[in-house]
Amino acid sequence: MPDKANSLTIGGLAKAANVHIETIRYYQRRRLVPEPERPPGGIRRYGPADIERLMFVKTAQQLGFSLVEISDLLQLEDGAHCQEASALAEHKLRDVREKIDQLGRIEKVLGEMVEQCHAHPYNITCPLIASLHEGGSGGGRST
Amino acid sequence: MPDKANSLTIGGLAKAANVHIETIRYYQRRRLVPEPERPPGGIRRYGPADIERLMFVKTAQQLGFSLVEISDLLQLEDGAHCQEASALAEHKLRDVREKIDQLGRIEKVLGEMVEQCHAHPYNITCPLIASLHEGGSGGGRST
DNA sequence: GTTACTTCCGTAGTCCGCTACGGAGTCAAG
DNA sequence: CTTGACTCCGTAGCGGACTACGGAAGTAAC
Ligand SMILES: [Zn+2]
Ligand SMILES: [Zn+2]
Ligand SMILES: [Zn+2]
Ligand SMILES: [Zn+2]
Repeated sequence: MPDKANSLTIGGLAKAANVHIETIRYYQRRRLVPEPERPPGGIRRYGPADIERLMFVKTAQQLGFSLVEISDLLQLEDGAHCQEASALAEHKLRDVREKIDQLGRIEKVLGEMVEQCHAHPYNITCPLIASLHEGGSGGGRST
Repeated sequence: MPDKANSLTIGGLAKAANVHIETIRYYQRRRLVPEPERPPGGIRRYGPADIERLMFVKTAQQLGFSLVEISDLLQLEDGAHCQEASALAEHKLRDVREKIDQLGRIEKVLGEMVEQCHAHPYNITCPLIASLHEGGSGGGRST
């Protein structure tokens, strides 16, 4: 137990893990990271394990996990709950793929609209606005 | 002026445009849709133009525009402000493409993690959890 | 020992797009 | 005329992830 290594104040921890102090407190309140004992009338100290934990949270977050899902993941932290962890990750993977599909469709429509707008002759009504009026998320009127 | 065509109550409008009544009121408050005069001590009536306007909002929203951006678009509604409209749409297109890229990276990492998890032998620590601890959004430990 | 920075702690506010609630007024059918 | 559905209006809440504020107490540097 490297206890003497726990030398960081919350400010130092924040810098080390590259998060705001308030974010750490917020995570503590949500029990995503542990809140160390406070020596009577003193201040809390943090160490490498705390940095690592914060980075775990941040990494998972960048992968699209919500804080609730991350606290689920943290329950499985011992590495023994392979099934549950991979189920979570696979579910997330499906979600991400769905989002990509949806955004791809949006990209297509938006791209077509912009293209039409650049192509149309002056003086007539802009087809970009017109497609919005037509609705149905359809930029082109095929079918 | 098809004034007699303005025969819908807000409930009818909601059904016709497939939105909730409260959503219409919310849009009225935000000035995204007009709020017709109320005959003294009576009820407001709506017509086709109102349906169309609501659908404009919904279509734009499906394309990823925020309500603020939509009210910008509505300022340009006459179709004469082609430049501004296409600038908005192009900006949105860039945003969408960025999101797609980001999600693509996430998909890759998440996919690798799941794959490793399925491949690892029993009894050892799950590499999925391990990669989260490593951070850096890197699933594989190539360098 | 004085000064200035931090920490601690709770509460409250932010943004976004609704959604819910409650009470009074209005309208249409029977 | 009564009944029941609908409208009007304001205000408040939600969910998610913070961010801000403010005052007291602790701590480090000089
Ligand atoms: Zn899901
Ligand atoms: Zn145009
Ligand atoms: Zn942007
Ligand atoms: Zn595993």
